[in-house]
Amino acid sequence: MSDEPAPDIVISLEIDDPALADRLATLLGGVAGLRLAAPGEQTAAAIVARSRDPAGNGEFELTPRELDVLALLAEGASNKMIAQRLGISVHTAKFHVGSLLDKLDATGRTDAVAHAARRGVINL
Amino acid sequence: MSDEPAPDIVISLEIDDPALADRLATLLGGVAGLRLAAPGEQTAAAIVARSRDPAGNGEFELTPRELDVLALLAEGASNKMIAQRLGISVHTAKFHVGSLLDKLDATGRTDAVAHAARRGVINL
DNA sequence: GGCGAAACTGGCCGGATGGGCAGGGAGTGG
DNA sequence: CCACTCCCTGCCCATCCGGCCAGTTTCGCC
Repeated sequence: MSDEPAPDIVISLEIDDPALADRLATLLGGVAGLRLAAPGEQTAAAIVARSRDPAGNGEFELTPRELDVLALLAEGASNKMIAQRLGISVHTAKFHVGSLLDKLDATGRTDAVAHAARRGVINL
Repeated sequence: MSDEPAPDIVISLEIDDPALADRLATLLGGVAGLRLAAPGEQTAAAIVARSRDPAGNGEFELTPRELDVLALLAEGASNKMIAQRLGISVHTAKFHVGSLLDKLDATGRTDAVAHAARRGVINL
């Protein structure tokens, strides 16, 4: 591994918002092992805007707690794990999961994370 | 506003290639003013793969039948539904699901679809 | 022909899941 | 004060899930 040339990872910045793009360019410019791409250059990855669409997920009206549970659900956590991570009882975890299934119109926890991911409520 | 604490820019890492994702996570983890997103967290931007390796998902070597099961899994189908849709017995459906959990290194069906989606094996 | 991989089927069992019922406490706003 | 929502907890129960054991057939490859 010592012979690893460790070439810089080339990343292109594809952000519309000038302010955000500028901040990111400044931050990433000082990172060793990383380099911003010249125009037209082949890149390994790109940074794209993940702007919150105002009408995107606002319609779901998930409660803060439900968002917590949903995030853990997306990690494959069981009700028991959710309860431990959130410091609540398994009963309450099941309660929130049930509400999630209802609001997301899902048939099960797997369907719930699929729906949520599809609609951008969570990022896998 | 001048006393703005300059909140960290939250970025989600959405890279299929585990090696590249790991390198980026390491590099970006040490950048002040920047923070990688927790699962499900709202993010300002995302880092996505640019030039995808054509053999990107070839490493998983899922059998054709397993891909069938995986697709149904992503739709929240139960073992019984999978069996009906594929014209096989519930036992066989469970058999394929078990193989999927093993190959995808998942703890459950929900985790399996999350992993598969993250790595681009399936599109939600 | 032998051999491995893939696909398929069966039974069994502990634990997880989902849905139903009931309630209480905290906070907000009329 | 009362109504409302959110969050939390308890119990019961039918079903589902995941993992274990066992077996079969078909196919391609050496």
